[in-house]
Amino acid sequence: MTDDLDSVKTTLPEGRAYHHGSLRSTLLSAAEALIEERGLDRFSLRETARRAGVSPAAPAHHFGDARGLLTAIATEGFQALGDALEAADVGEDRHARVISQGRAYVRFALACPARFTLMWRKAILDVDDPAHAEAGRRAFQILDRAVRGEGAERSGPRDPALAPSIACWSIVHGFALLALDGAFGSDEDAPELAAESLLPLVLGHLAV
Amino acid sequence: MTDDLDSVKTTLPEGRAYHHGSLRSTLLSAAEALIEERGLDRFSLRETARRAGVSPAAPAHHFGDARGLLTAIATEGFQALGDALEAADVGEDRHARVISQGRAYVRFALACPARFTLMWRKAILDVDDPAHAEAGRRAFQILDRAVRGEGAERSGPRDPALAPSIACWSIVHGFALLALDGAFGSDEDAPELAAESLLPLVLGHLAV
DNA sequence: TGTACATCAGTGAACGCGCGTTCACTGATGTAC
DNA sequence: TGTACATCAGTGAACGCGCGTTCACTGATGTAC
Repeated sequence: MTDDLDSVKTTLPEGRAYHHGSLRSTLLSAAEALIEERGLDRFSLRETARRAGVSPAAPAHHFGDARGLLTAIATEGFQALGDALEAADVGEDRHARVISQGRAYVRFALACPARFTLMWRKAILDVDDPAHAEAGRRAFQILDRAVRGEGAERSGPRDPALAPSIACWSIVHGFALLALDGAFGSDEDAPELAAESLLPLVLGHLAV
Repeated sequence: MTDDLDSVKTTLPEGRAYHHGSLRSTLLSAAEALIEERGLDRFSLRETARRAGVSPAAPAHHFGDARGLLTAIATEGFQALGDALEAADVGEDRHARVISQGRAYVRFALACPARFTLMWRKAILDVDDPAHAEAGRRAFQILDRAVRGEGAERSGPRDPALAPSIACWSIVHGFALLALDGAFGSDEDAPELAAESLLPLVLGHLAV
């Protein structure tokens, strides 16, 4: 976390500390870098440990198993998404705020595609993890508040009153994934170009 | 394909034909069943061969490698999606036809979740396969024709004129994936319930 | 109609690989007294 | 302030696993003559 921890490390012959000091966050960073680089399907716990300069058994102390590490990344991802939506919650009226959040959503997805994809790959995550569930709930709520107003109550996951918020979430979610999947061109920067040129027009077809 | 082929098979001691006769389609079915059952992340070529009652080397004769088999499934998926959209292209006016296709899109995704997910998992597919690309193109075109009319020209993947069609595709694509990812409840039938109760309302927020 | 032969579609054993996790261990930390 | 000791956070070797693919092979097919 902080650099003060470094001063606590005991230096070994090879210049490495036995107790790492911030291995948890180092592993998270290494794993994120790994999946962005190789793709989610070629993630491996051993390679993550290798990149963190640590033995293959070390991650177990912090995350239990591979699923635990990936769930931690996804949770941080939802928290970051919530922060991004909150930061984008600006504009003169409700409509402007919603559009602004929608653009932030797509920008978030395109910035770290593998992390964004991971956040939705429930099969390899521990979906019962409470922190993970809460982070996802919060992110949706931020958009929902912009769409339906502060006072809106939420009764359940299929409450019909949520329809406008779900429409908004769906359209940006779908657009982001289509862009990442090469639907708007398969060049390196096609997703960004699509987000720039197409997304504003697409959001214009959203009636909220 | 047809049962006539069975009469051609030569029966071996164990009652099996040496030349299978329709191994290609048998492998495709076995693989689809496998991914629906186990999830895409636990697909394996060996297990597919095992289920088809054939040696692990046999699939190579039809698909080259694992990627080839998965690409074939995805291609068939896009063809089936195109057919489903075409069949749903009914209604009194343009708007009704678009809504009808949108519901068909979501229904298609929920019917075979793993296959639908595979269709978009470009990292494990051969995206340069021409049949695959063409099947995807055709499916989009069917929706695009309903949205923009028969005469609409398409110049490129980021043509601004495509915006209304992309808005429509995005919203149903996003909705389907959110439903499958448990955003509307994690019970077995939550996706279907959401598609029934929420999707019509959500589509009401689409201005096309 | 028969036959030689190239081609096709399978077999099954074997290869090497990287993986996640377990295990007994040890060095470092921090707390109770 | 010192010391004993429980706990924590690492090591690195080893485990067994299932995988995709390759290989030399063989049985079946179908075609040219």
